[in-house]
Amino acid sequence: MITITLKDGTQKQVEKGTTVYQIAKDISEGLARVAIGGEINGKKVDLMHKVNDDVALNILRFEDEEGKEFLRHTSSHVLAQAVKRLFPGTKLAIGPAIENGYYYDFDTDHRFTQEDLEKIEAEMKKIVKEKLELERFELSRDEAIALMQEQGEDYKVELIQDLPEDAIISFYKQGEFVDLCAGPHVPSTGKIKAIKLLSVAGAYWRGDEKNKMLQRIYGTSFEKKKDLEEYLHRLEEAKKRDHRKLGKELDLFSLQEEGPGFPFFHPKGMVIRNMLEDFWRDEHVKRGYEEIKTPIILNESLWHQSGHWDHYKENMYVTKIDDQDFAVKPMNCPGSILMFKRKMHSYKDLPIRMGELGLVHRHELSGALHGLMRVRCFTQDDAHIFMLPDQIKDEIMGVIDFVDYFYNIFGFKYHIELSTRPEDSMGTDEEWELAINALEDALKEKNIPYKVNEGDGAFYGPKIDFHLEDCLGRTWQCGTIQLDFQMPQRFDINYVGADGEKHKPIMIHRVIFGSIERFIGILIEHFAGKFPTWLAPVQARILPITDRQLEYATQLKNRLISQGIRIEVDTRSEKIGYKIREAQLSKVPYMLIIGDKEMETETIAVRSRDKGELGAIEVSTFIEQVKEEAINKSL
RNA sequence: GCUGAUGUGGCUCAGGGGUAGAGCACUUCCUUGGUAAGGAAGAGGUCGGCAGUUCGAUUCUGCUCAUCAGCUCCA
Repeated sequence: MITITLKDGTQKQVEKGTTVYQIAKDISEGLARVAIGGEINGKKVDLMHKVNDDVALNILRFEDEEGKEFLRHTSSHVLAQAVKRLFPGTKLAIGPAIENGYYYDFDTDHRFTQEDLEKIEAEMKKIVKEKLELERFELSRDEAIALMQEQGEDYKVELIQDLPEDAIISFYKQGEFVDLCAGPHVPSTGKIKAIKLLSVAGAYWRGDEKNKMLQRIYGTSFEKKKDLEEYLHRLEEAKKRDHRKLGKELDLFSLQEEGPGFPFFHPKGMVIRNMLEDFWRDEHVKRGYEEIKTPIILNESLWHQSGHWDHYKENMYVTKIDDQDFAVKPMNCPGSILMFKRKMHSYKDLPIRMGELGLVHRHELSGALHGLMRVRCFTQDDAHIFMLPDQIKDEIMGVIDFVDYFYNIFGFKYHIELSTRPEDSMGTDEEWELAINALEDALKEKNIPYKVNEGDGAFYGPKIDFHLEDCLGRTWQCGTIQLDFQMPQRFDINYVGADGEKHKPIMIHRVIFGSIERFIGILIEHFAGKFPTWLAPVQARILPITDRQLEYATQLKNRLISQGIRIEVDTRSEKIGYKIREAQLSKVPYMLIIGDKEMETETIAVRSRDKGELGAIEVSTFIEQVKEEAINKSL
C-alpha cells in the first residue's frame, strides 16, 4: 500500500499501481466524471497514470486550465488520426496543445485546402463519436524506433533518436491510431464535444527556416459547445477591432504599395499621434529629461564602432553619399552617444537623461509586416540615461514608475519579462552578470513579479520588457529598459569624477511607447476606435437639423475651435437620424444637435457616443466639460 | 525570406475568353425632417504590374509586386 496526500490535506491508502482514475472515482463518483487527470508532485499526468509511490495528488478537472489543455492535446491526436484516415501516407511531425487550441504539422505532397479542412473536421467528429479510449504504453528505444519506422514516420524516428538516454518513451493509442507522445490525455476521444479547424499554414520542421516547410493545421476544441461558440465570438470581436480595418474606416492611416511597411498617417491619425507626442514631452520634462533630435543617416564607421554593422547589418538600409558608405539608423543610441560626447561632463551632471522621438528604419522580412504593429520605419520614444554606477538602481526604478504611470493613463494592464544574454553578444560575463543583477534588484525592490526569458536580451545588454495586455487579453511588447556597459566603452565616453579622473558612465536605453506606430495600433484595438476625448481626432460633430441652422453652426464651430476643441460640422441636407448614425459610426465622442430651439436659447442638445442623449446645455458649459475631460485624460 | 491564399471604381464585394456590375460613399436636384439609413438623377474603373497563349484576355498560363494567415524574426 502507498499513501496519497490529496490537495485538501487528507490522506488515503491505495494499492500500488492504482490509476489516477480509480482514485478520483473512489473519492467521489461525481469527481470521476469531471476529472481528466491529476498533478502528481507538481507534474501533470492523465487518468491512465498508475501511482507507484507515496505522492501528493491534485485531481485536475475539465474546468481547470490544465483540463482544457489535455483536451486540446487529445484533439491534436484526433486531428492526426483523421488526416491519416483521409490522406494515408501523410507523415506526422508534432502536434501540441497551444493557448487556445492545438495544431499538428504534416508532411505530404497534397496541399490541404479549405474543403479538406471541412472533410477532416467531419472525420474528427466521427472519431469523437466512436468514443475511442486512449491507451498509454511504453517501449524501449529500439522498439519505439522499429514501430515508427514500420509506420513510415521518419519525423517521429528523428524525435525518438533525439530524446535523452533516460527518457521514458511513451505512446498513446486510440483505435487504429498510435502516436509517440508524452501525454497527458483525456481518457476518451468522446470527451471532446466541440471541434473546429481554423486554418492551415506553413511551418518549418522544428521551427528552423533551413528545414523543410511542413503544413500545419490549426484547430480548437472544447468540452462544451457553448465554450466553442464563445471562443469563435471572441475571434469575431477581435476581427472587428483590427486596427487595419478601423484605421481605414476611421481614416487614420494607410499603407501603400509604393512603400511596403512604411505607413502614411492621415490627418486624423496625425491628431492622435501629436496628442501622444505632446503628452510624452510634457511627462519627460517633468521628470528631468532633455529632448534631442539626431540625424537618420550616419556614416558606416559609426555603425562599426557601435557594433551594429557586425550584429545588425541584415536589418539595415545602406546607401552611398559621395562614395562613402552610410546607413539609415536602425536605433538611436549611437546618435545620442555622439550628443553626449560633444562636451566634457562632470559627475555632478549625472544622471543625464536624453530623450528623442527617433525615426528608425529596419529592413524587416516582407512576411513579417503587419499593419502598424510591424513596420519598416517607426518612431521610437527613445531615451538614454547616462549615470554613475550607484545611480543604476534608482534610475531603473524611476523608469519603471514612469512606465507604470504612462500605461495607467490608457487603462492598460501589463506584465514584465526579463531577458538575459543572447548567443550573439558583446562584453564579458562579469559585465553581463552585473547588468542582469542590477535589473533584477530593481524589480525585486519594487516587488514586481516577472518572467525570465533566457538568451533573449539585446546584443549589448540585458533588458526588462513591458508587455501590455489589451481589453481582449492579448499581449504586446511595448516598453523596454536595457542596461548597457558596452556602448560607453566602444565610444569611449567619459565623465570627470570627484577625483579629477576620467570614468565611464553606465547607460540605460529605454522606450515607453516602444514605437509610436505600434502603440497607436494597440490603442485603436484597445479602444475599438472609440478614443477617449483627449485623443479623439474629432471631439465633437455639430449636426444642424435643418439648413436654417447652417450659419449658426459655423459660428458655433468657430467658437469651439477657438477654445481648442476639435470639431466638424455635418452640413448635408440629410435627416438628423441619418447624421447621428454616421457620427456614431465614425465614433465621435460628442454629437451637438442644433435646431431652432437651441439657436434661440444659445444651447446645444448633446448626445454622447457612449451614454446617448444628455439633453440641452449651455455652450459654455459644454466647452468647460470637454476641456476638463481632455485635461484629465478621462477614459 | 519561406508555405499557402487573395488582388475588380474611395470602401465592401459580385461577375466572367467578346473591351465590366451592385450596395455604401461622392456630386446635383427634390425633401427641411428633433436623436442610428427620405427620394431621384449623375459622375467615377486601362479589373495590381509585365510578358505569353488567342482573331480577341480583366477572365487562361508564366513571372513580378502588394496584401492576408502562419513559420522565422521583432518595437
